[in-house]
Amino acid sequence: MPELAEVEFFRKRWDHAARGRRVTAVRLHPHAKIFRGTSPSTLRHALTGAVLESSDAAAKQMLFRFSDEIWLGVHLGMSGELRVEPAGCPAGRHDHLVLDTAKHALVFNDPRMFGRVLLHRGAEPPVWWTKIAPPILSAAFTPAAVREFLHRRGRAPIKAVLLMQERFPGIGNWMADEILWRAGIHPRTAAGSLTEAQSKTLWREARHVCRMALDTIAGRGRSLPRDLNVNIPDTWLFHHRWQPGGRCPRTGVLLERAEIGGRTTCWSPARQPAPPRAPRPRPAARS
DNA sequence: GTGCTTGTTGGCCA
DNA sequence: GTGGCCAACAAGCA
Repeated sequence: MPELAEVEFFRKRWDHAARGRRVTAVRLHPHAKIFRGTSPSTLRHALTGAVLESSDAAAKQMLFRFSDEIWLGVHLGMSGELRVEPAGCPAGRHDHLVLDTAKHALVFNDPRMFGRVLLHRGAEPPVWWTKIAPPILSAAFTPAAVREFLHRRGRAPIKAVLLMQERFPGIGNWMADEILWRAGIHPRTAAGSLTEAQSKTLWREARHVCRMALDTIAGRGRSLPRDLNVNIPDTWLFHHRWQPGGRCPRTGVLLERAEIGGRTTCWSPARQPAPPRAPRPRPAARS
């Protein structure tokens, strides 16, 4: 589930509950694979007694900064989520990491275990964090940068290109479909075949969807919606894309679905005309 | 039982 | 070396 805005939502959840508070105990699932390279004992030793000082989200990653130059990176993978429970709440089956504070338990839950937790020590944030591409809502995300990237990834379907984190950090499957739907671009269109105007539209809609999603899903400023997706309007593709028989909220036309770029993709044929078929390769000239 | 799933990575091939 | 595609990772749900 977690894309840009959901990640920010989860970050705020932990941050609001525990910023300035000390971790009194660390509970780890004995068989969790989300810790990857970090040994559970190292994690427990580092975090016990540490105070959460600040946190940040970028793309689909989160970084929680603790006292004593300890950093906890979190990626939620496909099915991860962060919860806040009352202190001492027993861990559930897929609760892989629980950080107890005096008031709350911060829980990392992930049934499919594609998520990961990374520990870092140092005065500076880890390299993997600083290497994340500049945010889509930053000044560095320019129409020219998008244009250049589409050209470089010219033969790939635009849907697959939007999922590439090196240029579109934080965009996942539903946001990519939402952007293309708003831009009126068919997801199978070869990235390199987009016109200058389409490329500019894509840039604009990518920023628009990011801003809208962040405001709606994660809340503005310090505010935090009571749950994910409760505020998403019915006018977005989001609510219609998964149902068989779902209809385009703008045209009422039946939505189509297919696997494009290896992912289930939904589009509105009325708004997103299919690209012309690629020309057949010419037969070799006879000698 | 089958067929799906909102992410990432590494290997293979052109 | 670069780019594109695909399987694998794992568990739950319909």
